[in-house]
Amino acid sequence: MRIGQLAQQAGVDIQTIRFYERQGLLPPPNREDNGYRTYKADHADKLLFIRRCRSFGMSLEEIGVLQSYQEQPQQPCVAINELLDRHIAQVRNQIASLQVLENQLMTLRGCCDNERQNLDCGVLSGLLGGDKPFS
Amino acid sequence: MRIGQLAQQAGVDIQTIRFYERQGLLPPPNREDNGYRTYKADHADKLLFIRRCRSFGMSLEEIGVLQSYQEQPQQPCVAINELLDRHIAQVRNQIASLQVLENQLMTLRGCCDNERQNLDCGVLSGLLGGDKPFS
DNA sequence: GCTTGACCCTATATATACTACATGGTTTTT
DNA sequence: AAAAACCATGTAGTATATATAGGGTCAAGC
Repeated sequence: MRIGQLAQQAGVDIQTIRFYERQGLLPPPNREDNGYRTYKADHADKLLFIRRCRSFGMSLEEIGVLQSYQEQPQQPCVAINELLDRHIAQVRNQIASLQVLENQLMTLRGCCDNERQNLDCGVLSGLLGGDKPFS
Repeated sequence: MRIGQLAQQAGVDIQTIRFYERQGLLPPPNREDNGYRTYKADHADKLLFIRRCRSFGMSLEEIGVLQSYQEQPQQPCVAINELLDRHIAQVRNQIASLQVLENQLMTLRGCCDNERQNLDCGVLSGLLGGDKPFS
């Protein structure tokens, strides 16, 4: 399988595959005489693993760590679960921060009725910080 | 006021101030004979405006747009409010995406009891995609 | 007068996860 | 044989800073 076929199969850009190879997440494939990369099913599996982890919001670094766990089948899987727990905690922190932010933005939004000049806009005043609507 | 003083006053890194200047968000200040930047209160105000917008999660590009509105005091402020509304919508989308992600991660987390070898880890299996726990 | 330390300058590299482009070689199709 | 499609490398761009290298300036103390 050449790179274009692998890319299409996995729904990934060709550049992305080469990028993962440079990052050490995909092992360097064999090359044809002309220098073209040739992939086997194993590469496709690894690529799908990466994409699946990415769809869960994991960083490439975290994915690399997971790969190293995969290569140690006998080790206890506590480390994997801890990695996932940390990731979940991180996602929850992000959500919480964004919810705080949303509230602040709503308060700010409530400072203007949309019918003024920029000079008197409550939103702009709020951003300028003269009269702070936030505690 | 020199750059270090401004930085301390605003709680910002010196590099960040120079960065904002390069990005066109802070006007180039006057220079002393030795080339040192000298700032006035106006610059401090503009810097605080930027930081306040940043704390609301706005991009530097959005901040630049807001600055241009500021310079047109007579214009109706609808545009400002629309910018804010778009930003709020974006934040809400982010929250929604992250909540979906959190649920998926929790489901994945439920696939393992933490007491196995990596080989049999339910989380790792889930990530490998053999048996899909997600609809 | 000279050193030390604090401050300032520019330019470049780093981080993330890709994407896009320039330039050129190879294969496949028409 | 020519054209389209594919592949290769290397570089640069995205966003928002932070960090580092290598150097100039200035005030105080010895």
